[in-house]
Amino acid sequence: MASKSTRQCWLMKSEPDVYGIDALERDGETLWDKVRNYQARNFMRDTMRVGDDVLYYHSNAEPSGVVGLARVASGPEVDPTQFEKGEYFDPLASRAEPRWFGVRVRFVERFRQPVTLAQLKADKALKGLLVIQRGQRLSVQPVEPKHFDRIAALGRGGGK
DNA sequence: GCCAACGTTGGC
DNA sequence: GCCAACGTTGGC
Repeated sequence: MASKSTRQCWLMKSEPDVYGIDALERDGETLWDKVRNYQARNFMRDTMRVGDDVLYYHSNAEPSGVVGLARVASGPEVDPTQFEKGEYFDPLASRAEPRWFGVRVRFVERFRQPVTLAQLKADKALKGLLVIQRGQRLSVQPVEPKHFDRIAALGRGGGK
């Protein structure tokens, strides 16, 4: 377990057509719900802390890439969609024992230019970044602070 | 516990 | 639209 003073950074994926950074900017803050992957859930439920830095990543986009920054704005909250009829209903979840959790995510800034996946892959300073690894599908992933800072610099137009 | 079948993710 | 990679499910 990380100590309280350790800085934690993350990358969170969303499809722009589903909930892109425009939607987050408009809403200011949103509950990151509908995640149905245990590893991603565990990060949100067990590891994230309020104030953690988040890279906002557009997947299935043209181009895919990091489009801005956000921040973790709450501890874990029960994902209400697990109880609602529809795509995200989970018959094994109960109010007493919910299975799915999310955190609140707050908009911080939108990059002038997205930092594309191709750019991320080409950058030697980003070696080890999970999102550029083949087959990496996790929608919530940890990011090293130095990688976060590098990508933020690229997004703000510097760093080349 | 193994593993084949299936569904999903997401780049291309 | 294709398909590789991965997670989940379920038969045995």
